[in-house]
Amino acid sequence: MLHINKIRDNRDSYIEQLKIKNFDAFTLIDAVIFKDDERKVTQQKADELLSKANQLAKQIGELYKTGKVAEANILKKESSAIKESSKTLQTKQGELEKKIQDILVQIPNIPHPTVTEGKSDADNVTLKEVGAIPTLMEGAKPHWELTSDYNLIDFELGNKITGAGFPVYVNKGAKLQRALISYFLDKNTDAGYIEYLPPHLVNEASGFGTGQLPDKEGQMYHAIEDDLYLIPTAEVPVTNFFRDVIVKEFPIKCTAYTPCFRREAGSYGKEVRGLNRLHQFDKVEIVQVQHPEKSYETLDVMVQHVASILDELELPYRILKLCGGDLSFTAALTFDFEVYSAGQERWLEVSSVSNFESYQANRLKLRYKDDNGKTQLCHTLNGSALALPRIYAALIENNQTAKGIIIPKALHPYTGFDIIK
RNA sequence: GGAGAGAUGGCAGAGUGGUCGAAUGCGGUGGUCUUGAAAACCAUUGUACAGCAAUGUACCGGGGGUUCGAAUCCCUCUCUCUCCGCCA
Repeated sequence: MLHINKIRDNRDSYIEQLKIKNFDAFTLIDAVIFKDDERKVTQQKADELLSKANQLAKQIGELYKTGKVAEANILKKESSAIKESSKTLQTKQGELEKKIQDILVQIPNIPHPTVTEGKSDADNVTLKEVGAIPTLMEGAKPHWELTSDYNLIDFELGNKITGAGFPVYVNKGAKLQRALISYFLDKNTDAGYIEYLPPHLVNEASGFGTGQLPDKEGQMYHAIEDDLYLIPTAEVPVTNFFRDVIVKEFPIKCTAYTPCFRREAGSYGKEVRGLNRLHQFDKVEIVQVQHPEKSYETLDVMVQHVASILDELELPYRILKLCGGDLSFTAALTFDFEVYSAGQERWLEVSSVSNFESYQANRLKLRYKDDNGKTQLCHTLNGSALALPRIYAALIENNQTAKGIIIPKALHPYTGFDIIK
């Protein structure tokens, strides 16, 4: 959520910059400024009346103390009248505030100046490509066949007990999954991130804090009985740790492994086959809270960090800078990582590293005190380091050999085996 | 699930109708003292909105009500704690 004062100060440039996101903000921005003007006037009037009422109440108290009941009664009447009109104004003010809020949540974050125009993911800019595309042996298979051949993942069993998109990992397939989680967490904690293991269900306030609610309500599983939401990413619980917090020291660095639950309503077909898109998947997330002046520097460091993990896993990958059209509602700048999946001969997104600037912080009321002692909004950033299923898919596809699936060296200490036969 | 207690500033904790944005202690910040530090002493120390400012308004878990006036009384919701039950 953008801050109303910033919208006021930057009206024209915001409208211009949001065009990069293919978003026509003209109507909303003018509406919100108009409503805010109205709000200010209303508040001024209401405050004035309330001030008068407070004074009268004090006088009445004095009069009672000195036994001047008759005079007090006259003032009482006056006070009642004031109270009535102030109440009307306060109601109006409340309605205006709600309306302003309603509009504000509809305006996306302002893209960073370096974000280029574009309609869809086709227009993203490839910044760099690392590692050679592997040439596989004759008869190489996509992962959904490999997982079956080597008995690593039982999709059918998942179907039986839950439904499509809920795989069951088996034997070495399960061990590999666990190894990846541990490996990622260790890489992150080695880089100074504090490890957390948060709840996998959150309340409504948390869903709102990171922007899933009210806009993306349909994406989350909702446990209606208890009014709790299954998290679609660790970003939700972890970022909400800092809701209503005034931070003392930067940066705050967190990492967390969680399963992620996504309804993905309306997805089907080849694109979502096997591990490509799931309703439940595992992900290790990194989150940082940073001083506004340092957040872009931090974004680069986070990108480097994710790249270093992929280097170590010996997976060919590319880094994309998202164009305006593909940038998420809340992000100002995002870099995507895609690994090459040789069995499917396509690139798969495995990480998305973003700077949200103060967009989330404004909703969260996540602030710090500047040198003048004034409270200011922090910047928040997050990224996957990393999302498991597609890494898993690329790993087994790219490393399939006639002898079996070769496990990269970096994982040996975690798996305890170096090949799956 | 049953019974009871509670929710106050960064923390602890007082406050049952007016002079309470809120005692006191701890913590934080600034200063005095000191070669330096500690101790001691003094001062200061919540957030948001409106305003150039002075200042005003709102907030004592959330919402509503009574009253001229509510942290304080009433209703309601949420959460926490204790005991019992159940249980990994």
